[in-house]
Amino acid sequence: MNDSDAGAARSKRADARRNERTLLEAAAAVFVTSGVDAPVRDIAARAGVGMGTIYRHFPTRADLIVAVYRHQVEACAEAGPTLLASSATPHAALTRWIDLFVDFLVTKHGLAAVLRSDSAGFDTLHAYFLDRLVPVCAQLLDAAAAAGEIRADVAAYELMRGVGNLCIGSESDPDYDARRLVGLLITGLAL
Amino acid sequence: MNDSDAGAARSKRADARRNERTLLEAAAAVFVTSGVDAPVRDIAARAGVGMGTIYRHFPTRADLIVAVYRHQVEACAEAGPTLLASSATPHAALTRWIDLFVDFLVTKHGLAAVLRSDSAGFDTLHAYFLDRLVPVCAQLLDAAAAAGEIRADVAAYELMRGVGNLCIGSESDPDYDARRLVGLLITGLAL
DNA sequence: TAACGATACGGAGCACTGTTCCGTTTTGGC
DNA sequence: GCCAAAACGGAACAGTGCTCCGTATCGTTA
Repeated sequence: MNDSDAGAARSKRADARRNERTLLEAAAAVFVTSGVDAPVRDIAARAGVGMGTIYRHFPTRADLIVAVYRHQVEACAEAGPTLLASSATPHAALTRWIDLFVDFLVTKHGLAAVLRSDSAGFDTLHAYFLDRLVPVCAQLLDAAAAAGEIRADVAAYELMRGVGNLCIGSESDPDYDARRLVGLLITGLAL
Repeated sequence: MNDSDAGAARSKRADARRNERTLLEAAAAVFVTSGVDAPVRDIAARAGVGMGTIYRHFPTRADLIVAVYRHQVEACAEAGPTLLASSATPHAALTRWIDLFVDFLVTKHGLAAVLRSDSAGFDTLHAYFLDRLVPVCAQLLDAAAAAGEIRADVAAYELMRGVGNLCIGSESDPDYDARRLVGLLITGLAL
């Protein structure tokens, strides 16, 4: 789908493929220590490449973030149907799935903060996360609504945005527990 | 409390007082059109003053934001006890007060986004809003808890942060309604 | 294997923003 | 009117995103 996808790059030159891997690893490392807002120069330096190279492979920061976390987002998306099948009730599945999502967000320094749609230049990130996860969330939501466990008037998109927003800053403030508030939100969903 | 408080400036020179007023008005105008993240230069230009002047009066952007919105924050804080006295139940008062707070946030382009504690340099803003509003929220929360209407294990600070976070980006996305989600959160608070 | 076009690289440089610093101007008391 | 203190203005510096183009590398073809 995106030519920065490392796997599909048979047509690229060997050095290009190598650099892409290096860049991905460097970015992942820098994101852990400095958050996803780390200066592009830092990532380039860590990978031992120039500025041009990083921008050629990942035109926007969002592309880089997407590439780094793609695996985890996929795993989260795939967990949806699995949970639905293995949980006692759709509501339980929804709760667990949201937990998964929240865990993912709060362990990625600053990631939740760039998920919001308004921050300029992050359309790609917003689009990818939401395109991938909203349908999964909708499936869980529909199942729970069909089972009469929750109200049916909240859209998956809105819920995901809300959960994402609640996760902002929760990694840097010991007095703010995003998990608890998200739990409250889900409780509020119940009929 | 803060020497950038326009009212208390009998000791300042006349031009300084005049510039402070001008700056406040310019900032308020620019905040409306460009949000609270507007370039400092824009505000200075709008006010017809130099960069030095704006920084002398308001050492950080947070000081300026606080000064601009102080009146509204005070009004919101004072509405707490009033609502508690005039509402049928503490829970109703809490709901209405939160509505007030949400209205305030979503109509100020980008304000909610800088309320989070992590964004560097906004400690003053974070501190002011929270110092002023958390006690009010706590009073409402305590009253509702004492009346047995809500659970008692959620701190006012946490709730305010959560509500603030939920308001992020709601002014720029027609598919995201912060009010509805905040409503859900408050619903989740009920026993 | 040598040459050559396509591909990719590196990093200087530009644009934009926050912030500081200091020479100049204005103010207000004498 | 004079002068010291107060305040002003904006140039200059620093950090960051992003572009551009001369150079280096790759891989294919003869």
